[in-house]
Amino acid sequence: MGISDRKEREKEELRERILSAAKSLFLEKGIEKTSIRNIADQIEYSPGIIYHYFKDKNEIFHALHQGGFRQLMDKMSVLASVRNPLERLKAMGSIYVRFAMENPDMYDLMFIKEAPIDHVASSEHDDWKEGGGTFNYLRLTIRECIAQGNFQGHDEEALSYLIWSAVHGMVSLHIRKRCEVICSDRQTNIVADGLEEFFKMLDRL
Amino acid sequence: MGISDRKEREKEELRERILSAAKSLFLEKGIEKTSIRNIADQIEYSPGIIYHYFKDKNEIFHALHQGGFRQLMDKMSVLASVRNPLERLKAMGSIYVRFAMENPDMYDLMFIKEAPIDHVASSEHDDWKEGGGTFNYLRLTIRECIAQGNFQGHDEEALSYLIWSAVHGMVSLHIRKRCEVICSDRQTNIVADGLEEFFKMLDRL
DNA sequence: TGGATTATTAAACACTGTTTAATTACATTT
DNA sequence: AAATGTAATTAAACAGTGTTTAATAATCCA
Repeated sequence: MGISDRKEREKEELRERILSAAKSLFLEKGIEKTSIRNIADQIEYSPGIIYHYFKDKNEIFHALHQGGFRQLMDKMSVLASVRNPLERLKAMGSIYVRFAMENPDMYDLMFIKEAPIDHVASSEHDDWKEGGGTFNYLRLTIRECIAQGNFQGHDEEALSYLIWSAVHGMVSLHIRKRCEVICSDRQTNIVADGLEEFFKMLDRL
Repeated sequence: MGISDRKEREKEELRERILSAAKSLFLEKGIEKTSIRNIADQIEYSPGIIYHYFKDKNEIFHALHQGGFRQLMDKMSVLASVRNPLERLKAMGSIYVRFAMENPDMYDLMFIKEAPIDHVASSEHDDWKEGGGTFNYLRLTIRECIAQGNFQGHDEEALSYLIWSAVHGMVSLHIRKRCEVICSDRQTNIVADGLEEFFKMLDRL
């Protein structure tokens, strides 16, 4: 049936249009100030239509947040060329931080906001598989480091979490504007400086 | 004038009643789901009255968030008895993490949410002095550690930020439910385990 | 062309933060 | 004790929100 195929395509197309309208509005105004009516205006449909494509507002932002993980995973792909696991681990940190600084709103959505994760919790698949992929890559890299003799006496799982937490902490304090306590002439570069400091720590471990 | 004194007291009392109603509602329902009308209902006044005591909703939650910093600062006071700066630094981390785990909503308000900090930005005093006090204490402790020979080759300001970030990262990933990527049998204790791992790192630095 | 199905909308519901003008309460002065 | 002025308090409105419902428009199939 070619006709139902076309219908399927058209349906998918509108879904995509909703998503891209939501994304552009979200990036310029934030999640809270992007309303269903805003999105409907942008795509020139009535607000009600959106509920035929998404269960609720959270589901829209959960879909965007999935796209963010694809984006991040993509940036991580260059790491395959880095042989030394410790070097790869540091490169991973740099990529992670750069992604967060260049896409602060997307990072916020992926790792800070409660909205998309609430949707995960209330849906059938209770595992947060989007984040799981990148974390697993981190864990494997750290495993290689340990196998190579680094991080002696450390626990793989807890160390992975700690390392993730350190970079997440730095970028999230910055994104959520808690860095004003830092010495004013250091503020502009504090995230990069903090990361450097972290690399020094990892080297001496 | 005893009468205007009493009026002053009554005004202050109502302000306090608004604040405590806001706090209890906030702690059980979260900031977004606590409405001005909810607060007004609780204190048995009309919604409009609240605007004679607070400029807007953000100002209410900024006041609560200030209370949180007093609470945290208070818990930190036991640190005065710890002589060794490295031990004091670690004890500080423990207190910080415990505070966050025991008062997750208050921690969220203080270090994660954008609402109260938006109020700071839009008010006359653009410095975030509530957070500044505790951070300064961290900085001084680290300065002592460096003076004692610890953390050689590290920069005081950047290291302070990194250490804060590490603990903030761990608790905020937990509070915002991003820990589901962690091996399921490790999840319940992951924050404590991560902190232990961090202490090991600091010891070997 | 008629009937069934689907897509789309308008309208309503129950909320939200905030502002306005009107009202009540009360201390002070006549 | 009555009138006045001031401060506290409220009711009502405004413009917005997410979401659901029933009605309408468009489309496909027999």
